Amino acid sequence: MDPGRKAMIAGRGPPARDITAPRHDPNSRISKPTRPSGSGSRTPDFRPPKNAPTLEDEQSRQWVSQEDNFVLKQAKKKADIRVREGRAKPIDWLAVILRIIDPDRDLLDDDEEEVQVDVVDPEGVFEGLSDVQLAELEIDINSYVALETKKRNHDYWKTMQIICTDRRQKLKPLGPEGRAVSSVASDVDKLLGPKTYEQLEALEKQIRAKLRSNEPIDVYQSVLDSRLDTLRKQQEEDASGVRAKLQEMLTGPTSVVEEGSENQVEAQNVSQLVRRQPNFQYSSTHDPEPLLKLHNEDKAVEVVDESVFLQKIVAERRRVLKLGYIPSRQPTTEKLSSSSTMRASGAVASSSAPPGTQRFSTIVNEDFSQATKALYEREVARGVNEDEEIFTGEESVTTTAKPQWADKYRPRKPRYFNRVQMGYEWNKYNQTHYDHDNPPPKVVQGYKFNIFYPDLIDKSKAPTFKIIREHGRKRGESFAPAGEEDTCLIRFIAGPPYEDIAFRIVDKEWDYSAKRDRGFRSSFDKGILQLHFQYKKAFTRAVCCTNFLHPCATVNFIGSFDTLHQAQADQHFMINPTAANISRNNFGLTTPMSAMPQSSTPTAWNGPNQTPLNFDDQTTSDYYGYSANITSNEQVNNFLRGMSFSDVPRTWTPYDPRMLVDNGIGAGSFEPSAYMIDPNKNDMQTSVDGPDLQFDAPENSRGFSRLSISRSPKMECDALASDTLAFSKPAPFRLPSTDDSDDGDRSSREMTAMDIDDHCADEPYAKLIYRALMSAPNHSMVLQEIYQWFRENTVKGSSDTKGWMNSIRHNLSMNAAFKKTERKIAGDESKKSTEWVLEEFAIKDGVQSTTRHDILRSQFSQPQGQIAQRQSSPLTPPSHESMPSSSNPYFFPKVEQLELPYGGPCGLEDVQGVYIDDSPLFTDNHGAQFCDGLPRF
DNA sequence: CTATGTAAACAAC
DNA sequence: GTTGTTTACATAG
Repeated sequence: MDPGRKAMIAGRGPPARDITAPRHDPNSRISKPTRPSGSGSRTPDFRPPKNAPTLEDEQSRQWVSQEDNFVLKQAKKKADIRVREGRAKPIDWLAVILRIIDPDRDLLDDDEEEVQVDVVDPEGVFEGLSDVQLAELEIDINSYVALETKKRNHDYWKTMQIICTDRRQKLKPLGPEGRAVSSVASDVDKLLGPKTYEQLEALEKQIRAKLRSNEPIDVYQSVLDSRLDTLRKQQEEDASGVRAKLQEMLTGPTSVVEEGSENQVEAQNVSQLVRRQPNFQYSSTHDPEPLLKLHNEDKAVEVVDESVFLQKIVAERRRVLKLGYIPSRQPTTEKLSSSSTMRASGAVASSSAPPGTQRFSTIVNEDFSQATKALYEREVARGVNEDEEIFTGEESVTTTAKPQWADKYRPRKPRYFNRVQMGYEWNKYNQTHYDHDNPPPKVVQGYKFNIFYPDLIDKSKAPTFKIIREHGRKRGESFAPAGEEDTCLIRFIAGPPYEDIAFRIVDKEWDYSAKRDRGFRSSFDKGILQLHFQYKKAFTRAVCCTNFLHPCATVNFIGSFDTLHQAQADQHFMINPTAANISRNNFGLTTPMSAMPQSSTPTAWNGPNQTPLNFDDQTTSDYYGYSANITSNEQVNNFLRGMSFSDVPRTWTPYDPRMLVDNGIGAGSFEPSAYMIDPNKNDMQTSVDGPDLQFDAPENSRGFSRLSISRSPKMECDALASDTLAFSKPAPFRLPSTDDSDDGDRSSREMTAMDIDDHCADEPYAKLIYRALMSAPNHSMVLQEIYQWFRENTVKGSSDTKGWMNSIRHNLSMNAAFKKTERKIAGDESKKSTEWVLEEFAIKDGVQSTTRHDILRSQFSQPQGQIAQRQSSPLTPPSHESMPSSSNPYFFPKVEQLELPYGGPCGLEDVQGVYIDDSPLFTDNHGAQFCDGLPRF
């Protein structure tokens, strides 16, 4: 309930401030430094309530009616959805029918596609309902009566009420008096009985007026009639189509059954109907497969006695005769919306059947499982594309016990038709070693699972699947040796009568983006579970080739570690086996690295202490020297901004762009990101022992301008080096921390086909905004551009609700990483645009969380007198006590930040791995690893 | 408790 | 109506 209404009920005005809630404190407000004080800041609202008491009642009424209206709208929408999904209850049909026949419904309101219903007579809905169902329906109708405000609709529901009561009366056995009560009469009694004479008189006037008017007495009759007419015609056409087809099949193209004869057949006279069937000679060709063997799918089908079956047919026929058209199989048992089934199977038929007979299957084959079967066949007929193969990697499922329902339904495996998509990966390595005539081995790029559950008992419950990783491996971790891929099991769980089914697939990060070409799909429709996904493409973001480097040097990578976080998936170093000493530690990676050798024999990367290979072992000269490739899925440009090399005499020289190649797909748009070393020059000025090393970047390499190398005096502190540094704990996948380590399935994350989107949507707003801004020129965007980026690149942004926009604004406001700047639009000085730009520190180091109320609390609860530790906040760039705004955790002066005293007693708490600035990024924990002094070249 | 998401009030435009 | 700021609260771990 909305707060307004709640308050109204409680006898108050609009929501008042909760006195138990934290109070406004103008002094404690968090604000960002860039904003002029005063503007935009709020003062507590001490104004008297806006509403004069006289207005209150009127407003209350409005709230109530608005809420009721909302409830009503929602109810109607839900009804629509249920009808469309084949889960409709009788009340839903009534609601949907009303929507269709309501001549002045709000067309603008119909944002959703109109439900295709072929039942247009609300009375038909009541057909065949039991007393219990009717009772339920009555309750539902009553709530509509209560909610509906429009007169006409209200009347409709009133009428339905009466019909419903009438039906129930009729179902009841005759009372002891043996007198059949005319329920309508009693309704009339009820209606008129309590009225006074005056009221009756008024009513009479109304009725007379109504009779005099030209308006049809039954407002719906005309609409109904026209729809019925269309429907009947259509069904007649269908029927004659079927008849023609049958004739052709059975006796050739001569007419046997006379026109119209069927119409005279009385419903009860089934035997007559049977007799009228044309005679024909049986031939085995008519029945090539006598169904002696039950189809797997049919084994659980209900067994019906012949007489019962005939009775059912008679009842059905009666109903058809009464209604004048063939009702769809709603509303009770067959849950599937037959119209959609019919359309779907019709489409199947149309591909092969001669024109005019398309409807054949639609009428004869209304059966759900038939339709699903047809879809299965269509899927099979569709075959595989050039880059696809049929995938049957079915694994035995380790089922603990027989399912509980095993005695009720015969357990069976679902049928499936799966494809695996294969393709070439034109990464640097493959580009070097293969060409299009002589391509590299194909790798798995994605899968298309189509699993068929035509006879699912509970059709309203979509099957689910889960990913099972074995041997305690977690998401993002890799146990596979170099050059091989990890696999996992994907297990589909549906419920009775289906057993689980599992397949072994490659375990890489999925690309959930609903972008046109990536084709992510997860749906359950018409009994078919479809799960189509591709893996994220690996982009080689940085290829650092350092020829002429001493073989034992340690290479430190400098980059945006936050970006690294986002670079999830299979981050690994593909390193030349000769590059033995790439310091893993300093990169803060926890993912196992693997080596990608140039030669055909993979060599595992054993970490920094691996013995370097001798250069003489090199057989090719392609990568003579050291190289390190870092692959990531993300197209983040300044993923890696540099490398540093310890313990070798060196000169930094601009990196040779020819050595840097890849963006993973062969296009050469790669930004230079490292320098190489010329060992022949020994420049002591840049000796590694110098405290901080900074240099100016060449103009053409914008990533370099922020490159810095230095030694950290503080990094020896274990606590800092391990946990407090954001980048020291990269999450290989941005996965929910739900831990799916475990051999079995218990803790594996389970997903329904529906909640996948959520699952992949868990990258925080702050990081997404960061990515958005990073992708923009000048790291700057206006709000609308950010929105657009979200729409194009995130699941959040594809949501219909506006909440995500709110959250974006919230994040922009709250996060010190984002700075609002006013920019004049060229040409029109009067117009300004507000742009959001990334702060320098954020560009380098990424962003952290948004809302940090704890900051304030901890700050103000500091014991007085004591020198308070500065607040640790990922958002808080280091601030200084002496700074004028040290009370403001978001405030930090840009100039001073370069001179922060890291040596101080509490100097490092502030950085929290975020504000790294030009201060020490790495320490060389592993010490020097010289072999014998000089490089062997 | 932390990190994050979400809703919403409110001001300013 | 949009944009920006802030508060409050929810939720998962």
